[in-house]
Amino acid sequence: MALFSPWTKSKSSGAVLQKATNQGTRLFNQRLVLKVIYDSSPTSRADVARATGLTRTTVSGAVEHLIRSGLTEEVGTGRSTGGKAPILLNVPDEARHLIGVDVGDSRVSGAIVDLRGHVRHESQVPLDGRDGEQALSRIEDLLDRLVAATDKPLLGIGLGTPGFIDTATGTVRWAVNLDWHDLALGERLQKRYRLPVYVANDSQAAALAEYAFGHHGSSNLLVVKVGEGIGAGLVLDGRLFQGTRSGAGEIGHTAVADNRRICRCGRVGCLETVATMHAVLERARELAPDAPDSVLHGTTDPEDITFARLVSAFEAHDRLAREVVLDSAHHLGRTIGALIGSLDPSHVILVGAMTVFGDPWLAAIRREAQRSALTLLVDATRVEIGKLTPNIVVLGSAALLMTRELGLSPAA
Amino acid sequence: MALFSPWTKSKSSGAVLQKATNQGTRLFNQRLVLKVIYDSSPTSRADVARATGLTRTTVSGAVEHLIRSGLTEEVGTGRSTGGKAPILLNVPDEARHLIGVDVGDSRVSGAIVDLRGHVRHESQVPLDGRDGEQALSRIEDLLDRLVAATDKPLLGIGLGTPGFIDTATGTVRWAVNLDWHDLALGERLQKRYRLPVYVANDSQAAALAEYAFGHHGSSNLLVVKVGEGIGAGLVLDGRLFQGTRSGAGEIGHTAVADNRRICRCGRVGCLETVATMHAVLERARELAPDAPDSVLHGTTDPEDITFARLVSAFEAHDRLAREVVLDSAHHLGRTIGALIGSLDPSHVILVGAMTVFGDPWLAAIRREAQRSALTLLVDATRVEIGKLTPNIVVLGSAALLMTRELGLSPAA
DNA sequence: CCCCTTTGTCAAGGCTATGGACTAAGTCCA
DNA sequence: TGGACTTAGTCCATAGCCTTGACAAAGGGG
Repeated sequence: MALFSPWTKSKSSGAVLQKATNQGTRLFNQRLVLKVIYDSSPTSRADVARATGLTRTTVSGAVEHLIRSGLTEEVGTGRSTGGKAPILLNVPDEARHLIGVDVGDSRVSGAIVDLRGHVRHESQVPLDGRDGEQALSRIEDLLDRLVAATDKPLLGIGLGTPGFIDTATGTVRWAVNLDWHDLALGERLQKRYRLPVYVANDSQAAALAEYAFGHHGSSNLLVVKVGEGIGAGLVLDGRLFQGTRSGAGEIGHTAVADNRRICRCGRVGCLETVATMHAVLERARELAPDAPDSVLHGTTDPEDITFARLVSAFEAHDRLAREVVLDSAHHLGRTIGALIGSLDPSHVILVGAMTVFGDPWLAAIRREAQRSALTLLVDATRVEIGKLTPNIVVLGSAALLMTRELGLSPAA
Repeated sequence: MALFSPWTKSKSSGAVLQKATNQGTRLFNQRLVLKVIYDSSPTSRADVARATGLTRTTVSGAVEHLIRSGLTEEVGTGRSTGGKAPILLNVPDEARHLIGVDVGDSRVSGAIVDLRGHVRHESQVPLDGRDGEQALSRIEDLLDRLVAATDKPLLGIGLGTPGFIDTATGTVRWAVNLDWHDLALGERLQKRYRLPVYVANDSQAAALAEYAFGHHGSSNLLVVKVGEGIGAGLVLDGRLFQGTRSGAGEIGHTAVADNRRICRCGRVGCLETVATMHAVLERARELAPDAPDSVLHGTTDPEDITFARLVSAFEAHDRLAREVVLDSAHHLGRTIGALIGSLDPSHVILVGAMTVFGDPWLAAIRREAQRSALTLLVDATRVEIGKLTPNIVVLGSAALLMTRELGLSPAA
């Protein structure tokens, strides 16, 4: 009894191109009315009519349908401005439940989320290094639990996973860590749960989360996820951009450094060889023996220098830790500067584990970005650390689902 | 008697959001039918119905309207496949005339173009270093001549000009060379000629030209214009992307080099300091005195080394010329690699004066791009020199007009 | 020559938005 | 307190668009 159709239905029509119909008009206006109510609730039918240009009659019809489907409710009356007091309308937070899933490196996190991005229920399952069919099976276990834990109408499922993902077809083209190739993940889960399913790259999901729930008021933003790897999600003109082969935002392997480090992609000089958690840790381990003034100095086994220790040292203003981390930020800043010059976004949001290095790290990124692109553009672009952690991918997957299924993009 | 509305009309409605109406449905389907006929002409009403999913009845209605407006004509009958022979339909090349204008550094070029991108009439006017109101006046002179030279229904005017251009409002935000700031160029010309007017950045116009007339069969392509300056135009998912402040594609000022050259933007190390015509020429002049084996050696006045001489030397395999040009290509290749990694386009098309250096230059760009981003992506991306020169900006401006006004994007 | 297929048109019907009239329910002012 | 006025929401007739099914036109094939 979904209000709007998932991507599979579009295949049923033999025609390649999309035509317009009267029903399409109705659907469009219904989504429009829902969006206006959602964005400016509480509001009245008359206000919605003014905002959309539709007649009060048409709005009333759409609202009637929305109320029947539970997506809208009447919540008392508002103040009169000289005439009959308006009946206020609202989209109940829990009119639908959304399931969002974050397929991470070591575990799968999932949550039940409401239409405003509030997490209602959380659950996780470790991956224990499993991949292929076994990893998929664990994801299904998690989904089973989440579906069972829902007590509201379920809108569908959204997943964020590393790799090259074709969101239009729900296909995982290539996910190294999970050993998935051309896996029709969306179709498979849709058949199992009989719900709309959307799949996106994890960085892209993060971008959608910031777009939907970050309250940036922008329709052009880049989210750069820096942790074990580096990837970006691009929301351009209010739409997720994935590129021709789902590879948009794969900035981790941009050549930036003149070092000779071999990247997991097989080439040298990649951004990932200098700016990931692993990279800074390696660098610290390399330099520690020659840095007697550092708290990281004097360990016999390099493995003793953990990421947590590096963070502590950094926060204690340890010279070596600062140097290593800020040098990585330098390279990241140059790449981000190039991105700003190419795409002129209004926001660049940094997320991922490396954001623990906080303001000094951010400042170094900003400084170098400033040196790397037109001042006019860089100065006008807000480079910030995201505030949605650690659920950002879960929220983004849910946002993808909500946007595609209901046409809602909360903070656009 | 335009079939579809230009951007100004959208202001007349008080509502902010766009509603759907029955008339909107009709308009949409009419554009759809026109597009199908345009793309696969000659074709029949029945074929259009099959391609769109509309009924034959609806298609007939739309075609009737299109024939009345001259945008479609019946051109005989096709072969029967066992029943009545279909009446073939076509969009006449000259159903409308388009005016495209390229506001260059030293002159303004304009042309009358038909719906297939054939240039029917050309005209130019020198700028003689004029800017501001005087430059605008020259453009109007050119337009007056072009409008007078048209003998077919005129669809409108498209302009490509350097600078930051907001195409949505037809405003020139900032054009250094012409000394234009926040100039409502579109509005002004629209009032003067009472025709739809669209304005875009020149690199963006070039991108639209390649998209529309380049027959690449792609909806994600980047056009990089390398001449006096360096700029890119981005067509992403079939739409021109301009960024938040119309600054998307301003890659000329990406930091790439460790040199100390001061760029016109005030910073150092910009791509434009190493890869433009001016930059390679300067570099050749610098190195010539120390290169006795070069044909460029031994000139007393550096000014004697012209761009034309550099090109000759390059083509004659002069070592110095090769080194200078291919070194510039190296930096360009790295930037293009980064773009490919960020945006995963299917094509990167190089245009502008620097393309005279041809295949060796292109090969150097490709080689470095390959080293600068994921092999998977770079190998799948076609990096080529455009074939639409020298009219590419004129054609792109016309393509912008045609796309926005008729919904046609010829080679999508 | 007859049957079948395909094309294009026609008329009836269904769906959606619109516009004016109408009711309900407030404010404002005398 | 009451009447004029304003605003919200609904009702109903109408217009516009697409669809459905029927039908004529026109061609192929045995």
